[in-house]
Amino acid sequence: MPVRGLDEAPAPLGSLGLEPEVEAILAAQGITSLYPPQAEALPHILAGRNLLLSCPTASGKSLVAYLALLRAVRAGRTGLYLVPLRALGQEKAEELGAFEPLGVRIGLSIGDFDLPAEKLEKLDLLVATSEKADGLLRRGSPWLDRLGCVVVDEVHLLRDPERGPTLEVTITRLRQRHPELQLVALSATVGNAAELGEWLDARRVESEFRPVPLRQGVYHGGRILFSDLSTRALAPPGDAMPRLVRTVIEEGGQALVFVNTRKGSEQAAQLLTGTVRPLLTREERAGAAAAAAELEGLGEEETEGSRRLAELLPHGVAFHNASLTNPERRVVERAFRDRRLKVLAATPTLAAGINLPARRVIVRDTTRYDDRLGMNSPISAGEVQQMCGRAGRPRFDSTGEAVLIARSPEEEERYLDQYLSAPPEEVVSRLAAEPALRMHLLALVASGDVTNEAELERFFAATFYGQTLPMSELVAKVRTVREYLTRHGFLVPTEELRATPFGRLTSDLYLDPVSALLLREAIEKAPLGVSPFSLLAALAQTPDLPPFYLRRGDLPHLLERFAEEQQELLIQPGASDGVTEELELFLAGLKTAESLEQWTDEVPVLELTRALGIGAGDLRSKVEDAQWLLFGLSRIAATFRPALRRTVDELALRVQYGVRTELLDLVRLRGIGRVRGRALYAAGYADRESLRAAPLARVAAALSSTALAETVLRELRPPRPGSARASTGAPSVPPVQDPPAPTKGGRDRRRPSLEEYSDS
DNA sequence: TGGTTGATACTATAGACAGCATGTC
DNA sequence: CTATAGTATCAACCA
Repeated sequence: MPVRGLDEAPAPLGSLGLEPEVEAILAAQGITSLYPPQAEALPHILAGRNLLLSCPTASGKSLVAYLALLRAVRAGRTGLYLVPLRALGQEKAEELGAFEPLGVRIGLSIGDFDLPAEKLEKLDLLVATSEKADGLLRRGSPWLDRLGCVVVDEVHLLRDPERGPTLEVTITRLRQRHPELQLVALSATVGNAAELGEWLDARRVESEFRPVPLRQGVYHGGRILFSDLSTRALAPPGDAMPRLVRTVIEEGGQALVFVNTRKGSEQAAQLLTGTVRPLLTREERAGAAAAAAELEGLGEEETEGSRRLAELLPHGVAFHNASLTNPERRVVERAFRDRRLKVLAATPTLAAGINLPARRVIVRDTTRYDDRLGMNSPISAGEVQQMCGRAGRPRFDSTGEAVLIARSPEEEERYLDQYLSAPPEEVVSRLAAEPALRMHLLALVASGDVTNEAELERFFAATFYGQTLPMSELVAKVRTVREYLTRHGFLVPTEELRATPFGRLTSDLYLDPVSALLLREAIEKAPLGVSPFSLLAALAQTPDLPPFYLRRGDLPHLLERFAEEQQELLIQPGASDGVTEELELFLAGLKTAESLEQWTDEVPVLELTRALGIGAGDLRSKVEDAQWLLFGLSRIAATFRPALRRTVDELALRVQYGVRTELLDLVRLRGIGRVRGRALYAAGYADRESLRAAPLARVAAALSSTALAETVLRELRPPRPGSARASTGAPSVPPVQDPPAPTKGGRDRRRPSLEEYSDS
């Protein structure tokens, strides 16, 4: 049963004009009535009108969106759900899965989990990141032809300087392509909803409603001062954090602690073990220990994060940040959701990401290091609100508490004013950023949607930027960018706007033109026997592969390597005296290339990450980036340097699996990654062919697992010809993915129970 | 001489999208 | 511009 606000009456479901089948599915999730904002939004949805729904997080916005999408499907159209984060996409796709009994076919299109075109064609609903949707538009995907409804989740992210422009362009393009489209935009509370609603030509529903009421306050000197000026004393003993944590656990709740560094998240977790452990019941202790055991069952190569988590989890405490691997994060998230964990100390990963609320949110830090400034600076009120918004767990908490920790009376007052009473932020367009314009101008032209100056103007006039800001700055930037694209061979130098083949390729590959240019230069220049390192170093000079952070201590070694390899480098740094900022950036690229080189040399993850001072999650994401760029490089090589294409493809595979060349054959086996592949190789099995006749016992010995050996051999020796694949998943053998291919992090595709749906 | 203590300097700092082709209990 | 915690370095000091 959804918990509702105390003073607002829910609207019973029966009278709202929903189809009985839909109502039945909702009822099965325990949804028998709608929250006030949902009820207010529904008539607009059912009338096919555009809608901007701005409410706090977790106030049931998604449900409204789902109903809009269903309506489109019922009318024989398709629906698109745009999300800003992959993890969010998975969450939404799983939730939408509840409607599959209605015959609705749902798919997910995100970077590391995509569908082949034939399957896409059959889908009624697609959940996609805005970049993926942009990609569909660029390629003129026929799936879009029947589009009837688009949901834009977290539309306030239009103000994100990096990815906001993509969202803005995607929305504008979708609307131009489908004038009859129903647009449903979901947003946090924003200062200028009216302006945004006007651009979207949408009715507005704004509300502060929360299913679980939220109290926000500042902790100082043993008590919380709430924004309504009431106070609450917390029983001693203990410093701020332990006390806030202890008291909420004693009342049966959980705590989410937000900190500003990764290290801080680990330390906070460590610090709180002493507070939490004594408060656990025997069952809880067992559950927490089981979570620790899950980490081992992940089948991942050993990581630092896994070790530290394993130490913390039995105490009912964990940390969560981007240095963790995706499967590791999932274990932590699940344990917290199951309430086996009492406290989670997290960096902002969790604030913007998936829905993981707790009764009490503790905001420990209100500043964060800013690289450009070289020091800490205060985080925005919006960001603090976002963290606070995670307080209050439906079904388990009657109210949520968000508490900032102040270190002085002055700070207490400042937090109250600056953060808790701050007006919501305004959404502004960031479209005039040159890197964004480079990509999108090229895409507009390459897709043929814009063929001349007039159409270009019409397009930009239709954007949020065009609707809200003076066009002069944008026009000037567009001119600069157009010149750049023409000068470097992306656009044909004529009056009409037309892309060259290279321009189209760049757009299709979703590359930043600057990257495409560097890659082209590198591959054209490369000798036949070009080394993997040289190719990786070229990738790492590209804006699409941001380098690892450069530490002082890295400098001597990198300068040495630079001197060694200078002749071989395909992209050279600009000439300069001494170690300038520019050279440092270049060296950071070398460091990144070197880490990828070691990955492909089978250096153990644990060793590699320690040497670089990074997390396994960072390595994974860098590997993913590199893999994607190598695919692009391969396509560019196909045009400009066919002789090197195979070299690039081989490197791409090596990067994908993290192996030397000789393991490339073995690693194609299901369940065999870099570690097991090497073990088989060392046992004398150099390829799949040599394994085929191998005795089970020896393979089992090499893999230290009979079950796994059976699976592997079964794949090689299909019992019935032609059904090799079908037979690999015999019920007696659990699927073991180790180590998983880097991009596929072994995500959890289990169908969630209905109970889990009703959580959001 | 060897070891401890303490002042001082140094170091590092959140997050995460994209191509393509495919698959389980 | 509005930082801070952890660690490495080194000199002063003590037994």
